[in-house]
Amino acid sequence: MIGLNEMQAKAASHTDGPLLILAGAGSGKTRVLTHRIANLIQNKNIAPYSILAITFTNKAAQEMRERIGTLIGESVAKDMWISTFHSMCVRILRRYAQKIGYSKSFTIYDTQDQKTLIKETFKALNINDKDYPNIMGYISNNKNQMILPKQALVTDNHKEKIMANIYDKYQDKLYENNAMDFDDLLVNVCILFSTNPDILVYYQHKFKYILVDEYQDTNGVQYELVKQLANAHHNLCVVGDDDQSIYGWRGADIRNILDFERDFENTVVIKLEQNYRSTKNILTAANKVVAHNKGRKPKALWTSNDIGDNIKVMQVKNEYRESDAIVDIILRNNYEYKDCAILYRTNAQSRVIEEKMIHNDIPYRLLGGLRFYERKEIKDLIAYLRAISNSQDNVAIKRIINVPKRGIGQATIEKLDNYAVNMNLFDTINYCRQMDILGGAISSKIAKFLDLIIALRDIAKYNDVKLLLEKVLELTQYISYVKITEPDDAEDRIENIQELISKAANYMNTAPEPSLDNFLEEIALVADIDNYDQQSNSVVLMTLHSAKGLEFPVVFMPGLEEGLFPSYMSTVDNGDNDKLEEERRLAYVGITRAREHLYILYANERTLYGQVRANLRSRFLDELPSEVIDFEDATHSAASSFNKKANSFSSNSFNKPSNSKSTFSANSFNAKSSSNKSSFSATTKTAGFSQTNASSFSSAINSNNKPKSSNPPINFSVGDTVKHKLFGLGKVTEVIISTDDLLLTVAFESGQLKKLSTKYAKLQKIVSPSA
DNA sequence: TGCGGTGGGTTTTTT
DNA sequence: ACCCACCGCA
Repeated sequence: MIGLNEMQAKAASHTDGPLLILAGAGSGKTRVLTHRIANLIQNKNIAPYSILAITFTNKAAQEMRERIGTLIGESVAKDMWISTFHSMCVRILRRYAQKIGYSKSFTIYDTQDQKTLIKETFKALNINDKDYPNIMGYISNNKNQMILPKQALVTDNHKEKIMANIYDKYQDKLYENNAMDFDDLLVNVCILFSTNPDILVYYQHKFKYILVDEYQDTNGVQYELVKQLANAHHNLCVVGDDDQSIYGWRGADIRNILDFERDFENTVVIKLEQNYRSTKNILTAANKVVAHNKGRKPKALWTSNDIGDNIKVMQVKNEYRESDAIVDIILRNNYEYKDCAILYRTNAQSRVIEEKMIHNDIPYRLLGGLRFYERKEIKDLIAYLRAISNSQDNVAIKRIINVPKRGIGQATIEKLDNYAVNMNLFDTINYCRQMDILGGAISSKIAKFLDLIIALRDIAKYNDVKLLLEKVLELTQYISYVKITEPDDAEDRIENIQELISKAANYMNTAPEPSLDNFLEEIALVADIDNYDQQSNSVVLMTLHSAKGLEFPVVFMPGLEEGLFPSYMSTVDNGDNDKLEEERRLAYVGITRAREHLYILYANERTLYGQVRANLRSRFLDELPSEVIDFEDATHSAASSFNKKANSFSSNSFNKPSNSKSTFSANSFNAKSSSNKSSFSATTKTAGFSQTNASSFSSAINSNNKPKSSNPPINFSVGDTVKHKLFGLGKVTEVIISTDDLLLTVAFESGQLKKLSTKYAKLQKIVSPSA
């Protein structure tokens, strides 16, 4: 096969029987998978609809479909099932939900909804929730291992028995609400298959060839599903890398890949060990680190790429200097923003980095943290849609029954709840109104709410999702509610609402069969990473977990400190080293994301959980081979001065850091975009101002690197017309000269007034009045 | 019912 | 340091 190496070609041309592809990082597995599918369709005459490919994210699914599309034609590729486990299960369940007692408009509950429902469960059982802090994990673990409530109840352990009771009751409540949590989607398909063997047989015969990507991250239910589906044809191809198994905490079972050969007879094993991604130095470092793990299949990843630069390890004073250093490196080396990724262990680390990005006018995108669909205003509106779509969704109804305020308080809701023994809340409300059970005043308020929902349901019958949303806003006066209750955040929240509407519009234009249920489903199953647009020219910030499957020319890994990375959680229990080894794999994943340049940083002290702590450097650093490392002690570099100055601009309404309490506007994700084409992709944000003191430039580093090309000194004067690639055209209204920089105030045509440093902001002079 | 203040608990990763 | 639940008051 063209463009494939021997092993890749072997894997791609394999057809029948179980196949295990052990694909090292950057070994071109997606290429292999796509070629394999193309081969099945073109040369083996396999119908596209009999192929099932399971990926880890929707984004990966989409990409695979596109790549296969370019190989064999889009119209052919579209008939294949390429999706995540969760999407696949929803697709099956929408068709057969009735068989397991659900209606096909069932709702998918996210983590927040789960929490709400579990809280209710505690209340119903009269148990103090504080005594069972880890109940969510308990329930999820059970589901991941296919342990149903009735089975969990069989235990002598008192505490476990109570937890099983909560699990049981919680499950009942989900059922009453016609709702499923994430794990249920998988479990319920298993239940469907075991109670309806004919349906299983149907899918077994439908899917003649099954492929599973990222197999090392599958959990017990997923294993079970795959095994059952593949049981008729045994044409199961799994791809994975035990060294990249990083979801053990979520129930992923590394044994699934380690024991594959044992579980599936006559397995052919193919190893892809040539890395096409990284330089020799980067690969050497990655190999050395992961070699410290005991529980792994031996392998030797190699590359014929150049040796490349050494890996730079930098010691800095604290997290602020760390961010300075990153910014400095990006600017000095003139790296393209889109080539750079900053990968960290915890989301909390993003904030300081974001601040520096903003201060230095570097466009960035942030993945993770508070997701778009988890924001209050978005959840509220979605709750309306859910209440319209699924009348049994009590969690949704309770969320909005008094939002905006309708004078229906906690007391009333409890009263209703008490009536609702065998009835859902909606029917109870209806009943109470008819029977005039509640007091007159309350009764009329409840009646109004009921009429609202009924009216909206009627609208939903004849209109699309976008219009429905607009009607919800109109009839609830939600916008003015936001303005009144949260004047400070109203602007951001309204922007988010508009974004939601444009997403709905986009959905209506692109979905093959648009419907309210389907829209809600898409919303429930999107991950941040799914919206990550690699084309936009901005630095990307994300966790190491989110970075799985991606690659970047330049990678920064800040926070390589004991307690942070590896997380202290992984070092506490000494029973086994499983958790620590998973952290090490995470380090391996991080290192292998880099193509050409890798920068690893650690700070002497860092504010963590509210306290300044001095952490030791991460043990993983000591596992790096010294011959490929350039170490730099930047501990004593001068503090930069722009922190304080920058703060004086912080009332600027544009771009506050994401974790700030007052706003989420800079949680760069989706907040600003409103065009329908790009509305499903992340939005680039830039800073509202730049640093005011150029001397901070060299603050964090005593680097030997000379900037490849610094911006040529252009003279700007008041009255000049300038162009900025993000803000557009503007007029210079003020010029401040510092030692080696010009600081301009520019009034842009968009109305924005910005302070920009000519050194960093790429400003183009268009017209000079004196010329 | 709605508010503001306080005190206690939590702080890894996410489909 | 931040979040959230709870309490007391208007």
